Amino acid sequence: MHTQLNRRMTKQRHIIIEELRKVTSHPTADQLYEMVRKRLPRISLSTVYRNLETLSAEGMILRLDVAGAQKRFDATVENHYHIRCNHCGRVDDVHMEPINEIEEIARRRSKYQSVSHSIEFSGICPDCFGRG
Amino acid sequence: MHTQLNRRMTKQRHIIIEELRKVTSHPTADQLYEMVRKRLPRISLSTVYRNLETLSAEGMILRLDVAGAQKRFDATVENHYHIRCNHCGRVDDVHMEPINEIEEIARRRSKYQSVSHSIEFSGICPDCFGRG
DNA sequence: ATCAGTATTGCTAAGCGTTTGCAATTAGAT
DNA sequence: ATCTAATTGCAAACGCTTAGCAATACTGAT
Ligand SMILES: [Mn+2]
Ligand SMILES: [Mn+2]
Ligand SMILES: [Zn+2]
Ligand SMILES: [Zn+2]
Repeated sequence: MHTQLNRRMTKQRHIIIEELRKVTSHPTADQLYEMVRKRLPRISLSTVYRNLETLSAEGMILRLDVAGAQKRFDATVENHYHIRCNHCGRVDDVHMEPINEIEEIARRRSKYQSVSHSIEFSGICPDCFGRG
Repeated sequence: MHTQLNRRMTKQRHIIIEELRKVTSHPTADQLYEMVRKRLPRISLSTVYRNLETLSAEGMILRLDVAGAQKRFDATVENHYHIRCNHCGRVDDVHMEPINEIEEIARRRSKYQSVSHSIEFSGICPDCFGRG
């Protein structure tokens, strides 16, 4: 049996999803707020936060918990890695197969159960090492 | 030529390092504050934060920027991975060799330079799946 | 041992990203 | 068209961390 969710498709929610799907830039909540605001000037930042939260909880979108930085959001829900620029902070996809073997190693070494992993790459993006 | 640092060894700084070295629990700033407070009741939380910041900047200790959670600190500065319990939040070491090969893969796929990586494992710790 | 100069402290207030409480609104089922 | 619970906008609160500042106390030089 499946828990009833009773979700409604408000215009706010609809446009938030739509705007997120337009970009590959992994925007933060407030960046997305500015994008959405162009089409819905009266939307509140809380509404953006709330929807990003519920949508990611449902698996409709992906929430990236970047270490020591703002959360970012991603319309691509397939499991993939990211790389962050140490200079300008932008986040890009890294197209490589997830290395799930390490989870088994970690499970044995740590005695933890249900081990999962996340990798965060960082470096200098092409734009930043061009301009110094 | 080496930049002059002019660091002083205050009793606060000394005891912060000492208390951090006593544990393997990767305490947060406020947890360490409570530990230090037993020996220096008049120390302020700011002082703990400031020292953890400067000590980690110097490489004396390690700052763990946990995704979506409080920063944690580690007296073991050698590069190693960590695993976090999804249930109680505790952080343990994972003793395995760093897999630096993935950085080269990420570099090629992403076009970023000076690529580094961090892995964060998560799961259920032995204490939690016992009582879970 | 004393001194001077500045790194560091404790206190407090501010910062930042995010969450929450609540009355008003509205989607969507009947 | 009516009803009701989900959702909204606004504002205020939140949790963690940083910053401003006058008072203190290391430390290298005298
Ligand atoms: Mn992505
Ligand atoms: Mn460790
Ligand atoms: Zn960049
Ligand atoms: Zn646990």
